Amino acid sequence: MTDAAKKPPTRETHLSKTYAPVEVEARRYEQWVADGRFKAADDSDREPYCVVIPPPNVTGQLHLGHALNHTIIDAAVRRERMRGKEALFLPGTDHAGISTQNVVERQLADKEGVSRHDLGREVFVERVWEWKDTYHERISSQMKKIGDGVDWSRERFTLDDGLSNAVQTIFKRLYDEGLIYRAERIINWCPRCMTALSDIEVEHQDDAGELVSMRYGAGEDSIVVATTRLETMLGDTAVAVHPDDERYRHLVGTTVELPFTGRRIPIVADAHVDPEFGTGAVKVTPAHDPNDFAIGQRHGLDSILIMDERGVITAHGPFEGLDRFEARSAIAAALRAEGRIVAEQRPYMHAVGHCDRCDTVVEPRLSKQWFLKVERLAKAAGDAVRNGETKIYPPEMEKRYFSWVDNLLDWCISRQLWWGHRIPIWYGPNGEELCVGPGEEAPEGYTQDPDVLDTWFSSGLWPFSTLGWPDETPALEKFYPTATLITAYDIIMFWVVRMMMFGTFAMGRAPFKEVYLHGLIRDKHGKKMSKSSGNGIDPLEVVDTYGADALRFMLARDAQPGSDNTASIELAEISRNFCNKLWNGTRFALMSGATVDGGLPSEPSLIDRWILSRLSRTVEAVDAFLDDYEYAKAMDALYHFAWDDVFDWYLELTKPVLAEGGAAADGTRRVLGHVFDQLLRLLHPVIPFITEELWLELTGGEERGESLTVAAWPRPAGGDDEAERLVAALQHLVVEVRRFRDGQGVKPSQAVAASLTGLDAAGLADQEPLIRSLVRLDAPAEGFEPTAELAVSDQVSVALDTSGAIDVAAERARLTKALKAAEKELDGTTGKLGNEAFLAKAPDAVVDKIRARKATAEADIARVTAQLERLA
RNA sequence: GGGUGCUUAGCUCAGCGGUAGAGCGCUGCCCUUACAAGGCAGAUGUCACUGGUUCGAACCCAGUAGCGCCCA
Repeated sequence: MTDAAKKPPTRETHLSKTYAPVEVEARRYEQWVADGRFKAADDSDREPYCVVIPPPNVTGQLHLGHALNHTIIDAAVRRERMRGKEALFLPGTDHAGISTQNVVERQLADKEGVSRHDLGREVFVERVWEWKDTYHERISSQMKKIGDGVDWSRERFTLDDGLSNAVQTIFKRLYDEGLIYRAERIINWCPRCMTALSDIEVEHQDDAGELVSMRYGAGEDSIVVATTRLETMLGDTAVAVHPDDERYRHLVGTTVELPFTGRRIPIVADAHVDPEFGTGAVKVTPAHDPNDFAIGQRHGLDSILIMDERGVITAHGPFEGLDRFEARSAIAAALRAEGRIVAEQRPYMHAVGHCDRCDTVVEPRLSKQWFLKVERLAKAAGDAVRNGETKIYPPEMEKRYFSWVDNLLDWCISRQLWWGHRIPIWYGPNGEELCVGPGEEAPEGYTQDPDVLDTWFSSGLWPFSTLGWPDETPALEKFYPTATLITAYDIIMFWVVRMMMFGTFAMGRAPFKEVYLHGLIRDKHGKKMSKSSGNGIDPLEVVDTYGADALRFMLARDAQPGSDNTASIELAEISRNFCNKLWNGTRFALMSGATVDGGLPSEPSLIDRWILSRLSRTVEAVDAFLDDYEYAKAMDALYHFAWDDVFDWYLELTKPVLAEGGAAADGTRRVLGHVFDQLLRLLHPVIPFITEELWLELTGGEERGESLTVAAWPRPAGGDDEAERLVAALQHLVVEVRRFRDGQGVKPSQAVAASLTGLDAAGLADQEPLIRSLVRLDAPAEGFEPTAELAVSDQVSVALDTSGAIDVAAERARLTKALKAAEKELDGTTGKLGNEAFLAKAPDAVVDKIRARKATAEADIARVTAQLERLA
C-alpha cells in the first residue's frame, strides 16, 4: 500500500477560516450578471417560469418587507431554473404618482422656494424625471446587494414608452366598451395633495372629535341635528328623517331656516336615515358627504360646494376664507352665541378618513372625475379564482380576495397631478369628448384633459405590459400567463385584484397560475415596522454586517404562509452563524479530501448509507414544502439536516474512517463530496452567494465555466430504513456513554478503558472501533476491572473503569429519574390497556403502539432497577 | 359596529384527535488542530379561561377574556 492510498489526501483550500460575506458577494453577483445567468430566452424549448416583481416605488428604498418578498421570489425562480425551466424574474419599478410628486414639490419648495406652478407643467415633469433617474440607481444597487437574480435586460418602468403605450391602449379599449366614464360624484379629496383619491387610498383612523347637536329653526317647527363636521352645515340643503319616525312626521314637507345663510331648507323623509342614531334627524350636505349625496339624488336637492380645493370655506358669509377646521370652531362659537347648541359630546371617537400618502384628513367632495366601471371586470377576476384558473396560497387568503373583488365599487382613476400617464381624452371647442388611442392625434383646436391616471392603473397592467403588450411579442407568448405572483397580503386590493381584472380583460386569461401571499414584517414585539416608530431594520445594514445570505436565510426561515414575520437583529446573527457553520463544515470536508469525482461507491459503508438516506429524505421534504411555499419548514429541514446530521454526526463519524485511509476512506470521501454537493444545491436558492463560493471550490467547476445557479436540482435517491435504524442505535449508545461520562465528571479528552458487550446482537459489531473512537473508550488492558456498568439498551451494555471512585449519588439520581419516567409511562399505558372502551374503539394500530410502549417501559424498569441494585 | 385571525417553554414560533416540539436564551463541562459565530451534556410547559363532544382533546364544537388585522 502506498502512502497516498493510506493517508487521506488533504486539499489546499483558499477558504478563509471565518466566512467573510462582503468580499464574496459583490464578486459573485457581478460574475453572475456578466455570465448572463439570470437572462431568460424567449425562444427556448424549456418550460417557462416567470415571476414579475411587485414594482417598488422608483424613488423609495427597499425595506425589510421588500427583502422578504424578493427573497421568496428569488428563491422560487432560482429553484425552478435549477429544475431546468426557462426561469425569469422580471424587474422594474413604478412611478408612484402622488408620493413622488409630493417629494419633488417639497424639495423644490425647500431648496429653491418655487412651486410646480412657478415652473409650469413641462419643466416640472422634467425635474421629476431627473429625480427619478437618480433614485432609480439606488433601488437597483439595493436589489443587487440582496442578490436578486433578475433579468436586468428586461427591466421596466411604469412610465417608460412601452408601458405608457400599454396604458393608452387599454384606456382606449375600456373607453370604447363604455367601461370608462366621467361623472360628478362624491370622491375622496386630499386638500394637501390637491387631488382625488380612490377609496382604498383613504385610511380610516379612530380620531377624537366632537359630536355637536344643534337646533335648526325655532319653536314648534325647529329640529335638532347632530354632526362631527360642523362646518359642512353651510352647505346643507335639507334635513332628513325616517318616514316612519312619529316624532318628526308632522314636520316632513315643511321647511326650516338654516342659520347664518338665510336659506330655508326642506325636511324630507328618507328610509336610509337611522332613527336610532342621535335625534333621528340628520342634516344633508349633498356636496360633501356620500350618503347625503345619495339622499340629495333621491329628493332632487341642490348640491352646494362650500370649500375650495385647499379646504378653505368659499360660502358667502362671515366664515369665508377660513380653513375648514378654523371654520368648525368659528361656527360652533356663532351657534353657541345664538343659543342653538343643544348638546356637545367630547371627545367623540369616530372613524376619520386620512390620505394614505400625507395623513391629511380627507374631504368628501363633489367633483367631476373619471371612473372605471368595475362590475364586469371584477366578476371575471373573481371567477378566475373560483374556477381554479388561478390558485391562491394560502387558501385562507381567498376569503380576503373575494371580499374585495365581490364588493368593489367603481374606481376613481383620475388624479389632479402632473406626474403620471396623462388621460388620453381630448375636448373639442364645442364640448366634444374624444378618446385618442396610441398613434392617433386629436384634431386641431382640441385640448387634452389635464389630469393623470392613478398609478395603480398602470401597475395593474404589469404582468403583461412588461412582457411587451399590446404587441404580440415572443416574450408575451412565452411567459404569459406568469407562473406565480408573490406579494404581501396587504396589497390584495390595491394591486392583485387590479391585475386580475386587467389581465382577464386584456388577455382573456388571468395573469398568474398561482398567487402566493406572504406576511408582513413586524418587530419582535409584534409591531409593524415603520420609520416613524423607529423600529425599522434596514436590510442593507444587515447585508453589510452579516451578509445577504444571512438576511435571506433569516427571512426565509421565518416565512410561514398566512402569518407575519418577526424580525430582529438577533435573528440575523443566528442566520450568520449558520452560514459560518456551513462554511467551516465544507472547508473541513474539503480538507478531508471530499470529492465529487468518481461517483458514489458501489458498496457504501453503514454511515455512508445512513447519510445518503438522510439526504434523500431531506430532498423529499424540502421539495414538498417549497411546492407549497412553506419556506420556514423547508429551511428548518435543511437547517437540521445540515447541522445535526451532517456537521454534528456525519463529519464526526467520518473522522476515524478517513484517518484510517484505504478503500473505506476512499468511498467515504466520495460520499462526503456528494453530500456537500447536494446540500449546497438545496441551500442555493435561499443563500446563493456562500453556496456558489463553496460549491465551485468543492467541484473545481469555475475553470469549466460552471455555476451552481444552473446546476441540476437534487432528486431523492431513496431511503434506507436499516441504515437509519442502526445508526440511531449507535447514536443512542454514544449519547448514553457521553452522558455517563459527563455525569461522572470525566473530561472529554480523557480516555477510559471499557468493554462493550452485545454489539453483535444490536448489529453494530463492525462499528466498535468507530464507537470507541467517538467516546474515547480504550480497549480493556490486562487485569481490567470495571467500576461501573451501563445498560444502554436491551442488548448493549458498557463496562467501564473510570479509574477512581464512582460518583454514586450522581448516577443514582440519574437512574432514579429514568426509573420514575419509565414507571409513569408504564402507569399510563397500563391504564389505557385496562380500559375496555379504549380497546373496543381505538384503531388497532394505536392499541398496538400502546402495547409496544408498555413493553418498552417494562424492559426499561427492569434494566434500570438492575443497574440501581448493582450500584448499591 | 361588521368581519377575520391569534393566545403552546423566558423570547420567536411549529404541532391541529392517540408519548408536548424547534430555534434562540438558560445551566454545567470543554479552547478535543473545521468552526468559541463552536462542541458535549442538561433543565424548562395547569398548550388563555369555562363548558361540551370523544375510549382519548393543545388539536373538534360552543361561550368568555385579552391582543391583532381588515372593513365601515
